Parts: sequence; C-alpha cells; structure tokens
Amino acid sequence: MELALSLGDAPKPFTFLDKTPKFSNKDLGFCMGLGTSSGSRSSDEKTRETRESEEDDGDERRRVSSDPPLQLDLLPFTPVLRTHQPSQLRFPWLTDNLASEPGSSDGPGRGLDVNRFPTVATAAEETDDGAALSSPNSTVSSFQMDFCVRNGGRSKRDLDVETERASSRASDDEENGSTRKKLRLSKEQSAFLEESFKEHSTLNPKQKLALAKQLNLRPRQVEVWFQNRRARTKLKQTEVDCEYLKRCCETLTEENRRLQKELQELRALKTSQPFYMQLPATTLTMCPSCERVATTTTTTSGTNGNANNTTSTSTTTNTNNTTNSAAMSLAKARLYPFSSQVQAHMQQAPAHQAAS
DNA sequence: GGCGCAACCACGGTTACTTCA
DNA sequence: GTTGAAGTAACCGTGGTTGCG
Repeated sequence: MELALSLGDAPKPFTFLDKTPKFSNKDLGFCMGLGTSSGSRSSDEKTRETRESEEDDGDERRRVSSDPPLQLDLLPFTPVLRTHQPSQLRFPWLTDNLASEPGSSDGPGRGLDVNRFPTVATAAEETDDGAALSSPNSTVSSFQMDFCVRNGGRSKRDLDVETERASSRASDDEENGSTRKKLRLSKEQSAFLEESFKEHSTLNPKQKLALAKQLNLRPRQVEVWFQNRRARTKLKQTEVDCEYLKRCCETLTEENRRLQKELQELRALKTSQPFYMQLPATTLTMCPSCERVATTTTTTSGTNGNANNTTSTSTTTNTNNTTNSAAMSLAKARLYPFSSQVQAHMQQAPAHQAAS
C-alpha cells in the first residue's frame, strides 16, 4: 500500500493546504518552510552560535546565513531592509555614524521615543547598561529617522501627540515608583525593531546597545522586546505546525478509511466469485518498501487442498500512483491473496531500492 | 584536570497593562 | 461607559555556558 506523505517538493500532496486561511506571503509577509531538524536544535547549538556571533562581530551574518530551512517570517514588511529603505532606516551595526548624519537635529522623527527620560532603570541596568543610557542632550537624542515613509501619512502632529501621551504616562509612572513600567513602543520603534529582528533574531551586546541608542530605549527594553518577539515567532510556528499535523492526521485517517473500504470490497468480491481461485493464478503483489509490483504465475495442484505453488515468472515493475491504481484494479480482477512470494520479494527489497 | 562560584544569556511561563471591538 | 479578548511590555525562574580562582 502506498501512502505518500511528503513535506518536501511534492507538487500538491495535500489539498487542504489550499484551504488554510490565507498564508500568503504577499498579504501577510508570512512564509514558512518545514525543514528537517532545524526546529529541534539544541540549546547548546544555539548558545554556541550566539557565542560565536558575539565573539566575532565582523561576521554577524553567519548565524543568519547558516540558518536551516525552517523559517517563519511574520514580519509586516517583506522587502529586504537594505533594498527597501537604504537611506533612511539603517542599523547601527551597519552604519556607525548615523547619529552624526547631517540634518539630524530636526525632522519628523523628533520626539519618537516613548521613554525619552529613562530615569527608572534598575541598579543593574545602571551598571550594565549605563553607558547606553542616553541623556536628552546627548548626540543620541538628536538622532532622528525619517519614519514618514512608514507612517502611511501620519502627520508630525500625530506623532507629537502620541509622544506627549507616552511621556505623560512615563511621568505618571515615575511619580508612582511602585507600579510596573509598561510603556507602549511607538509604531516607528516597533517597525524598526521588526526590521532589525528580520536581520538578526538575536542580538549581541553591541547591537543591543546600538539599537537602544538609536531608538532612545533602554538596552533592557530592546533585550526584552527581542525575547518576546522570539517567543511570538515560536508560538506562531507551533500553531502552524500543529495545524499542519492536524490536517495530515485527517488526511491519513481519510486514506485509511478508504483503504479499509477497498479491502472490504475485495473480500466481498473474493467470496462471491470463488471460482477464480481455481484458475492458474497470476499473482499481483506489491512490495510495500520499494513499491514495485511483482507479477507471479502460480500453478496450483493437488486434490486434498494442499497447494504446491511453483513460481514460473516474476517480473517487477516500477509504480507510481497511476500504476498503483491500475494494479489495484487488476488485483480486484485477479483476486489473489498475498502470497509467500511476496515475502521472498520483500527480502530483496533493499536491492530493488538500490537499483532504483 | 576537576570543582565551585559568579556572571551572563536565552527561554518558557506569567503578570500587568493597553487597545479595540 | 463597560466589558472581554487580544496583544504585548515587563518580570521571574531556570538551565546552560563561560571565565576565574
């Protein structure tokens, strides 16, 4: 019996894939590939990769480029960053002098930072990330990005209102030091983080600091954002995988049901037309492992019910789905039980497979 | 080389907050 | 105005790795 389950390049193994809701790259910027064992990489490997990446800042892209086929891209902007906005959105590890770009003192990006005055950094952050904490008067604060391209027409006034609101919330929180700090990142900040996530799903300290500077966030915020983003990606991937396996299960169940039904039909046919058994039987059997059909002519003799089977010929044929169904029809007509020759044939299966 | 310790990081799970229908 | 769901920033605990004495 043949059941083809292909996760690879089968033209259309499962029709249900067409029914899955709108997994269109164009629409959602979503693409997924099911690779071999990429999803089960050990944490050791990942940690090692990270370490290597951190040790070698000049080779940042190695981790990305060595990523196995498993890929989930949920990002809203599908175009590649550097071809998309090469002159406006730049990552600090790609261009070091962005903050000193001419004309950075004014522009639509001014006042984008939700946490313009991150005065509530923890003691640890003060020590660890203190170098990255940017004062409003530093060169970092003068950094601006031309987000208008991404704003979809949002005016500067809108940005200012949003920033003012965020600043207000921040100041409220500062007054009430006991409350947890939770400040919504602006759309522009999120978009930039998304783009950088597209470049690197993990950050080394250098990148983290640079991103934090660039977006006027605390390095801790950038770190947390990347952690949550990875978690979201993984969650989405799990959901997709789950759905896929569910559909696979349904398909296999349906196939099993169909085969059971077919088997019942064959049995019914066999009992209703027993005279076929008296004919010189031509065995049509299929090796489950190599999917070859073996045609065997068998002479049945004996008067006391003991049959001496003698194989006269044995030919093997490569099968595909078409020939399989033809073989099934032939099998229905010939009605021959699974014979001992099959077992002998199966013992030669490895040779068949090697030959094919 | 083996061991203990501290520091760091990533991750999973959870909480608290915001936004929106 | 209220409410529940969804999204997400932030936090916590844990395990792994690395460097040092």
